[in-house]
Amino acid sequence: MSEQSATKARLIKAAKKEFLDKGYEKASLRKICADADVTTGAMYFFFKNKQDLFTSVVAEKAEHLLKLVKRQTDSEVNGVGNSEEYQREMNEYLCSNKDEVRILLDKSAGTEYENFREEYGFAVAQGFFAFYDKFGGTAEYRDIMKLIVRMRVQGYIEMLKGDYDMDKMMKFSALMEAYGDSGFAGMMKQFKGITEGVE
Amino acid sequence: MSEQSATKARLIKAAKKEFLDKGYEKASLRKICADADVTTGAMYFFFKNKQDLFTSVVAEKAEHLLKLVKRQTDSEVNGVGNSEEYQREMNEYLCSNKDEVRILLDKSAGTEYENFREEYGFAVAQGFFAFYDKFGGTAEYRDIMKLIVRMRVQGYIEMLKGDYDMDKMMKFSALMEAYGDSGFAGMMKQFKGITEGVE
Amino acid sequence: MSEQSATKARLIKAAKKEFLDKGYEKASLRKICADADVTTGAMYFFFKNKQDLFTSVVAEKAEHLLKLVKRQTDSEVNGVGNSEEYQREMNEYLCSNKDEVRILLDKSAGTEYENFREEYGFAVAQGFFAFYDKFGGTAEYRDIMKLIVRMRVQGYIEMLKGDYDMDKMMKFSALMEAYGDSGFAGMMKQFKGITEGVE
Amino acid sequence: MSEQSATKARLIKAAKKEFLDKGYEKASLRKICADADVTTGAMYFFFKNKQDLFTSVVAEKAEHLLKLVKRQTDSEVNGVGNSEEYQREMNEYLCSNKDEVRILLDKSAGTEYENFREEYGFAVAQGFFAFYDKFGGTAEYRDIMKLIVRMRVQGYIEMLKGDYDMDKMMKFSALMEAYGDSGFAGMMKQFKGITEGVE
DNA sequence: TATGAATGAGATTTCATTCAT
DNA sequence: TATGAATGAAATCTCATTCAT
Repeated sequence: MSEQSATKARLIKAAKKEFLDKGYEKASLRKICADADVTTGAMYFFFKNKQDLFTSVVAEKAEHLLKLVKRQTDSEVNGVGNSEEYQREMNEYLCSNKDEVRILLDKSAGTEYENFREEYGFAVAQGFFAFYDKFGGTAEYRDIMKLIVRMRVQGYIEMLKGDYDMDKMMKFSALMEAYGDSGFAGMMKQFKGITEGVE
Repeated sequence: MSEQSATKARLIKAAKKEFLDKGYEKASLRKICADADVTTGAMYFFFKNKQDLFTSVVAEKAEHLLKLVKRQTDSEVNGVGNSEEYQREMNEYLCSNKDEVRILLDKSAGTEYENFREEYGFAVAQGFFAFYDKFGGTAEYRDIMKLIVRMRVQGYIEMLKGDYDMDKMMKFSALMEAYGDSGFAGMMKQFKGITEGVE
Repeated sequence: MSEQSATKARLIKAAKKEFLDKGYEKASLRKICADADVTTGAMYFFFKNKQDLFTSVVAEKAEHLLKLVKRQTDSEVNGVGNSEEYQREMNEYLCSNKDEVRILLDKSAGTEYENFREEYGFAVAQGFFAFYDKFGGTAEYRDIMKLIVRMRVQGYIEMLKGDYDMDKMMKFSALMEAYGDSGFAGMMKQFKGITEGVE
Repeated sequence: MSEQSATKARLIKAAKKEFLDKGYEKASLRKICADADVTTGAMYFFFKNKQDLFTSVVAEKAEHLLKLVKRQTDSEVNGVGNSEEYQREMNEYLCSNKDEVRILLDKSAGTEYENFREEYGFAVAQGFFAFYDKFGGTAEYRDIMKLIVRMRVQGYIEMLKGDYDMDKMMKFSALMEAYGDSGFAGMMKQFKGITEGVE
């Protein structure tokens, strides 16, 4: 989006690959620079340090992604806009930015984004929760919710790892939604049973 | 179980902590030795190398865990033994060996156990699959299955991260089972719809 | 020959000394760096690793040396060019590159040049063999030939160790040639006696 | 010869192999102990240190070898005893103690025996020199003598490396003697020419 | 903008040797 | 005699970062 020198672009491209391969902490700046055919000195002109380079790779996508999630959540909760259309847009975005999203969700340990996964999961879960917060009071409920949400985020990650095309991703995310919805319903039945002593 | 010198025990304890904190690759032998108050030379008396130390931390648990999973799977598939009792034993084992299991499932990249997660997931999925392999032929089915299984393994990991007591874990694993079963059923309904063009 | 930074030159000089003193495997990079007044980190800026440093010390000389030997051999075998002049040039080269040649012939165990001694000996022996291959068929002959050639290479090494000037080296190599030629002739007489049962 | 515990014998055997493989300096006491199935502590009961272990491997043979050489030299110089018979005995000894002799001549750098090669060469050369010391006064002569002697020692080393049987060794040493004698004579002719300005 | 050079700490691993028991 | 444990220094190599030009 922002104008970049060719050098900077090459660095970001090489960094993306390296972060995806090894994760932030194991990634080697040397290798990134070598791959980008740029001296380390030059790299430090464009980026303050390793963290800054990482941020440059993912920042825009992170922001945009959260925006999309929130819009969709809003839509589900308040019935504003076309929820299905939003889901499609989200999938499109995931699909065209697989690498960055995978980095954010699975390769960001040690960075300022290491909680992105949690944040994203929380946002995704909002719509979800809206219907069930009658149980929300108990700590137990919150714990099991976290668990479920994290599983679902893992589902997204696995989907991205799969490197599927748009069609497959739409299909899979629909299946995952079905899985999540039915699963949640089934679980809640049992949860009520457990917590209320009712069958 | 096996008798150990105090030093070796201290090393294993420190290693467990460090591997859990940073993962195998980022873990520092220096730090482990310092924490255990042992010189690096002494460490190399007890362990052949970093990998060997890692193995010493997790090997027994890994073996035992796979045995438990397989027994349970067998029980579910062939109706041998008391499946619920087995689940309880498994949970007990997970509960008393949280650290090692989390290391195995989430911190073993770069070691000979880096595929443990997959292996474990596969074993867990066996019982599961038994009922549904009529769809097994399509690549799509296999892909979505992998996805689901990995989500479930992530569920276990999250449960272990939670540091819950035995009671909670029993409750949560029951809920997760309910979630998984209902979810799977719901998803399959849609899957048939998608793949067979039937509603 | 190629332009080098002062640091790199200092490293190569220190390395040459250390390799000559201790041989490749026992040579200490620490000591080389200390002698060159360079941090190990800096050393790794210029050289990929210990082997690369070694190669940088000897590569050019190794290549040139083999070229000279082959030219001389050709000259002896095919009568092309002035063989004596070639010998003089060879000696001159040996004389001005004593250290590197000694390293190549006697201190390169563990490196990619560890067979240089054999290769060099083989090349030297070519001219030699041309006249005597009528005996070449027997395994015994080949064994004794190897032995003789290795002795001669050792002669070169000892000459280099002696740190003689050009004049001495020319004289010595002439003497060694006389020694080798007469010796070989004398030996062959006996060899025929032994192998053919003739006196 | 001296009585040894089985342990000590095992250590010496393992040490011999390791020294032969890697040379004194690169040899690993750990490996020797492991191969001998002996703890390092036990090893240090039998041997003061690495050097002492080395000495225990080679001392007797070194002494005996020098004795044999000196006897032979005496015989050649003073005509005492049967020189040929002595040569045979020497070869027999070399043949039955190949490993130790090779260690002494080629793998002893860094030990108290590192000059054995020189010493041995000098002893071998004595008989040799007796006939030619009319030239002995010049430094040049001494230098070329050293060179020749070292070549011959190298010849022995190569013969030992060859792992030949007694028969072959007798044959080869006879050939080497013929080579040396004829070679020396031929060289001396030229040497006189060079040094006396006579043709 | 960019280079090339350098730093210094840290990584894992191996070593000969010592020592209490 | 022998063991098991421990030491501490040294080995090669990698790292993110800095800086003068």
